[in-house]
This record gives sequence, C-alpha cells and structure tokens, in this order.
Amino acid sequence: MPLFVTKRDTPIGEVTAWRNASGLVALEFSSGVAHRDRFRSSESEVGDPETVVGEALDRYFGGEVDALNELPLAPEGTALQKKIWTALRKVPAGETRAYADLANEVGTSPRVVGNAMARNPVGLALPCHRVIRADGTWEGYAFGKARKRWLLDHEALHRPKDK
Amino acid sequence: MPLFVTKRDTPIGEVTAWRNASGLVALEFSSGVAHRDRFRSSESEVGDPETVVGEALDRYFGGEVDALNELPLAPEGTALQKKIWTALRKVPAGETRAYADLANEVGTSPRVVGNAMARNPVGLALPCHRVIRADGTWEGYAFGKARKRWLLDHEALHRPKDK
DNA sequence: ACTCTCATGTCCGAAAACCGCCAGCGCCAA
DNA sequence: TTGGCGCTGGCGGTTTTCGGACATGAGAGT
Repeated sequence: MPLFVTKRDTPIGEVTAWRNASGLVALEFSSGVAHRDRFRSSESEVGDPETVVGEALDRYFGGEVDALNELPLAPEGTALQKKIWTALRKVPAGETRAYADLANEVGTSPRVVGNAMARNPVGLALPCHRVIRADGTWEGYAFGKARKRWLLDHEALHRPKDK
Repeated sequence: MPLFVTKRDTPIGEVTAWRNASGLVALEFSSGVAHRDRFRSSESEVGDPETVVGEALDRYFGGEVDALNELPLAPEGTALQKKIWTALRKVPAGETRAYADLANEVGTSPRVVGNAMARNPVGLALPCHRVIRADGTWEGYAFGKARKRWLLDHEALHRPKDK
C-alpha cells in the first residue's frame, strides 16, 4: 500500500503530510519532534497525485480555519486514544478545551488525555493545539510552544463565527 | 585493570594470550573460534612486560609438554565450570580422559562437561584437547579438529614419562 | 499559595522468565 | 548394530513482565 506525500510551506515552517487510501496517517513540521517514523519506513512513498490535502492546508493557513475539518483521517492508535481524538476533533477552531474536559467526555483521566495529545500523529488535522490546562495556562506542544501560540492566535483571528 | 597481551607463532598457527594481575584469562588461536571478546573490550590492552607466558608457550611447543602446568590461571566461569576445569588440569600430557570420567569426578553429567570444554577460555593451559568420547573417538574442538590431532600427537611424542 | 499524593493509559527500557540447543552417554527396543 | 530417549548445566535468543516517566488535575495538609 503506497503512501502519498504532500509538502507545503507555511508561516511557521514546512509541513509534510502522509496519507494512504484510507486517509491521513501523519502530518508534521519538518523541524520539530518526529515520532512517526514508523509510517514512513514500512511503505513506499510517492508524491500525492491528488491535491485535496495540499489545498486544505493552503486554505487553513490562508484563514479558512475549518478547512481541515472534512479531511479523512486514518491515525494509528489504541482504542482509547481514538476515542479521545474523536472528541478532540469536535473542538471548534477559535476555542480551547482543558485536558480534564476531554477526559470527562470519554471517561478517563486528564493525564491520559495529555498522553494522547503527545502522540497525535496528525497535527493540525487533529487540533491538539486547542487543548490547554484547566487553569488556562499551557506549555506542551510537540512542534514547539511558539507554533502553538501562533496557531491559537491565527484561529482566534479567523474564527468561523466572525465571518 | 590492564590486560597484558602476548603473541607467539606456533606450528599450528599464531597464538594470543591475555593475562591480568591474577593470571591468564584467555588464550586462543588467531584463526578459529573467538568467543572471549568480552575480556578484550572491557579493559585496556598493553604488551606484556613479563615473559613468563611467552616462554612457557615456546617451551611447550618445543617439546616440554608440561611447561604450561604452573602458569597462574584466572578464567571466568560458573562455580561448576571451575570445578570441571580444575579436574581437567590434572590430566597429564600424553593421556586422555572421557567426558564421562570428568563428569563422575565432579559429580555431574558428561553433557555438562562437554559444555564446559567448549567454553574453556584458556585453551592449551586448560587441556580440553585431552578430553575425548568414551568410545575413544573424538570430534569437537574449538580451534579445529586438525589442531586437536596435532596436539595429541605432540604430547604423545614428548610425553613426560619418556624422559 | 505551595507542596504532596494519587489516579490513569501508554510507551520504553531493563530485568526476568522461558525455550531450544549443545564437543556425551547409557539404556531400551527392533 | 542401529536408533530413539532422557538426563544435565549453561548460554543465547526471544518473549513477558515490571517500574518509571509523562503535554494534568483534584484534594488534603502546611
């Protein structure tokens, strides 16, 4: 099963996305944490003949912050992680949630949610940057605190309800 | 703790011996099995400032087949293996023993003796080549059947009692 | 306010338990 | 005479636990 690759330059660095026939399996910034090597090594990579992923990224960074909402995803994870990610995707752009909020929603502990965020293979498409601490502060982000700040600002500025 | 190295050319190939302050820890032919890498990697190696080991080897291959009998040894092994090796060293040059003989002597099974022979770290000094099967045939030798034959012939020819 | 403790799922590395193999030998059955 | 079996201790490799750490938060004690 081949892996289709798409790259895009963005204001906060180059983004690379891998998808297979089922959907997006990985999405990450070139400079930054990269713990999804497993996807890339196992299957043969080719340029993506379709433009869906690239165009969605362009639109997202252009201001249509909901542009990634409809992309088909196929992230690998445990059953519980997938439940958490499903809940996560419902968080609208321009808003944030506490780790504990998501934890209550799926019936687990905040610590476990943090863990699931850290292992989110498809950054941006699964908006783990919208999850912060219960007291409103935040730190953790696989691609760096600066990018988390930029994304939150970007989504606040272009929040759908403003349109 | 440094490791002192001595090398010698012999009729059946180059021999290398490693000793530390306690005694000989390894002795083997350059070409042949080498499962004593553990000794060499852990400690720093230097040429041996003393000549005891080299001279004993020279004398042994020159015909004094008892020349290695008094060398201090410090082979690593389990308690049982050391018991077997102690019994082994009492076998005089020019004679042979069956695996079962040594087994009876230390109270274990022939199979275990064979195992201990195979892992003898100080070939020649611990004369595992003098151990053969109960029916008089023999095969196994870490440094090759040809060398085992040569050593047995050599010791038969120069056996101490002939002097 | 600050610190301490605990809960929770997952991963990762270390340690432990487990399995198959061997430089033999003697017993038993065809 | 030949062939299968079991016995024995250790080793190397593989598989299984096991303990700690983590993108947090609530409650109790100082």
